[in-house]
Amino acid sequence: MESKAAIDRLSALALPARLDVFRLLVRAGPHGIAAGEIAAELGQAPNTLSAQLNVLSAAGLILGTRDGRSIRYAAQPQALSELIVYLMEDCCGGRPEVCAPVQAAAARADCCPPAKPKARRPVRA
Amino acid sequence: MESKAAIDRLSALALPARLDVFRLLVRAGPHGIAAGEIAAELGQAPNTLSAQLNVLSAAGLILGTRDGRSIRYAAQPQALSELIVYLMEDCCGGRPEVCAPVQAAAARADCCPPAKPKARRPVRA
DNA sequence: TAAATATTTCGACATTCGTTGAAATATGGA
DNA sequence: TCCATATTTCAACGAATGTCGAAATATTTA
Repeated sequence: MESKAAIDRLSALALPARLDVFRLLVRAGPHGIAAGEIAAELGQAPNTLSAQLNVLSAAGLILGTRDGRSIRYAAQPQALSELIVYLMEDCCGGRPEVCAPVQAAAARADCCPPAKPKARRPVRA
Repeated sequence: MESKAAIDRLSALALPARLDVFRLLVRAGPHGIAAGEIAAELGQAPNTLSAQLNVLSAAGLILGTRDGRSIRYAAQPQALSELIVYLMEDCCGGRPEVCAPVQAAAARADCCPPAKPKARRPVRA
């Protein structure tokens, strides 16, 4: 991913109110939540929330689609994983301190259990 | 990790000049780089760079130690991995879209090859 | 001690950012 | 069409942020 996009996503998530919105939407799943419900859930004014949604949308982290008179916003999980992968690449070049704990976390059974363990290429031949 | 610390790290990295500094330091390894060399390398004014270093330090992403008349700054890779793990936990609860690509990236041989593959707990018993 | 090098701190400035109230737009139902 | 609901847009304001020049601090060397 491009550096600019990474910066956009980092700063989009770097405000508590927006991080709250994003986390709520990730947990809500692909169906998303209507803007009004998000505002009610998080206790934000509708117009303030709209500004946050704009920032998150522009960063590609969420996507809004109209549903009747509401607009449902859904997280774009791959946008976060792209960002994470981008950050992880900083540690490449034989420096595993960053990736190792991430790998461990990703491998933990309580976080994202891989439904279908693909054929795993052996680590060192 | 705490939400406030995560926000601090996100916003510390959300400025191109600072992300450049951090990436440079991660690649430089534990020995770190003197502030002046960083400034020269990235073409930043010394006092401006000092402000960036302060922000990154306050966020726990880098650590400066005096070495003669220079101060060497070294990345704290675990600070980044803590942040990444924090972000990844958003996807927990049976929603693997975020973690799966991260897991794949972490497992790629060209990024952080696990030197000693630990005993791997089977994925599903 | 004095001078040179390395880095930080301070004060000021312009810019950006987040929030708010009011008005505007869009949709669905009577 | 008219009204109610849902959300966004606009303009303005205050707060926070990044950058700059100048001065201050810390360290080494002569």
